[in-house]
Amino acid sequence: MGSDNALLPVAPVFLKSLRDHVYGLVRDAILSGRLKSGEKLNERHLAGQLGISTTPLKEALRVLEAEGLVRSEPRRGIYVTFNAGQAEEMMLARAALESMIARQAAKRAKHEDVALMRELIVEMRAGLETVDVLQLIALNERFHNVIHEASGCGYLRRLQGGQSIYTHTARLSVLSEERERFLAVEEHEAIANAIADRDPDLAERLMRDHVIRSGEKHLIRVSQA
Amino acid sequence: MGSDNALLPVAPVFLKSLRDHVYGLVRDAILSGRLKSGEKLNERHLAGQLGISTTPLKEALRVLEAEGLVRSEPRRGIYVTFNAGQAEEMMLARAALESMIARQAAKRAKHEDVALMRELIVEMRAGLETVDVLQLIALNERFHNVIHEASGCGYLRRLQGGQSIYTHTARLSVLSEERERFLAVEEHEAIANAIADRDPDLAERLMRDHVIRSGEKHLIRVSQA
DNA sequence: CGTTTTAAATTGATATATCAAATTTCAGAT
DNA sequence: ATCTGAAATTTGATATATCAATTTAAAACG
Repeated sequence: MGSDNALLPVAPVFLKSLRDHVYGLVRDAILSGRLKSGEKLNERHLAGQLGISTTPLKEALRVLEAEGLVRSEPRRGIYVTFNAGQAEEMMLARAALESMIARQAAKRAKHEDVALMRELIVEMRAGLETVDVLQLIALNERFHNVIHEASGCGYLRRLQGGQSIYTHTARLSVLSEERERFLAVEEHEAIANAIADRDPDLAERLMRDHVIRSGEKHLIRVSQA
Repeated sequence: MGSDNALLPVAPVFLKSLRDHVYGLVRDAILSGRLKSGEKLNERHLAGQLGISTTPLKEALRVLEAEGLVRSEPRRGIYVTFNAGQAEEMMLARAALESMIARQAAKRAKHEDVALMRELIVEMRAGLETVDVLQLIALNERFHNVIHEASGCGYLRRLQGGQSIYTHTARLSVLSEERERFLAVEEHEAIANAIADRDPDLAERLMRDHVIRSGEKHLIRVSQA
């Protein structure tokens, strides 16, 4: 017989439940503005429109309520709550959490983590010339992920992940600017150095400023659309 | 599966909706350790134990999952996810968010806000002598609330509120220490001054350090219990 | 007409029933 | 005994039904 770990279980990602799917649909509709702030969400109507029962929809709406994208008035209804102000606050939340993660990473990062970060920065710098924005997006994500892993903060990472409001197209749009690409790499390098130098205060501050600066740029793009 | 006496049936008199009530019960049971990390939560069993149907329970569990206190494996079950490490991360999340709120407050605070903060500090300082810990707790809360209001950050405030893991008894325990009361007032005053001086960087740093320092003290108490 | 009352319709909240994936049980084969 | 695999059981996921608060419509009254 083969070894026990020859085959790993199928990732549960492929078996997405109805409620998770619906959650994604509604969240997307809110963030993209197709469901506008203040709009009332009728459970029966929505469920019928989606071709499902109210049970998984209600669960999805609870999660959205916990995330602060809808507000539930008991026995009255559920209303969309999202506007430019909240988008900015979500960006600030991301900055706060991501910078706290960077702070922890600066305390706990191993040599391998630092090495990996530097590798990615070299790749980014090389990628500055090319116009393969998709690859830059992937590199950006990998860079942040290395810091997340190094921090060992699973909960903070999860919480931070919930503050993402930017679509793929928004990322594409922002990183297609030459200057933005340059700035991002510079900032990433400074953050990597701070972590390598075991300087939590600096890493935190640099990460906060990085997220806020690039976040504001994103918000401008989003509000224009 | 959860131990049979971890949760008692809901009282027949409920003010909020069943799901909100149940959410609070289960959350409390997890944070207080009556439901231990890794334990599986059987929906039918739990609902029966609480004397309710599975519908409101499922909604409550979704919210707890969104908050990261339980983890749901599709088609398999729901498991409690909470330990000392996560408690510390929640405290760090609170520090990150509360300090970001303080930063915004330092940018936006009105004269009245500053005046109110200073009033509260005077009251706190006077209260240092007395042993009315309950009043100090109330003053503490009011102080933080003034900053929240001044910041104008409703979303951040909400998110921050979800990171609270301390029970009333934990607060009581910590603030009954003379030295802790003194430190808290000193730190609050420094924060108020930073906000009054329109110094976002300082306000942010002082608030972060304040939350982390007093949080660590809380965590020690909690882990001892 | 405008205001108040009351009845009907709507709808969120909850309960129950059904479905299907996952686990467990256990007979039969090796 | 150990392994295999099919049947029974459990249980999360979903659908449907019921209940009760709220809103809307309509009727009654001034």
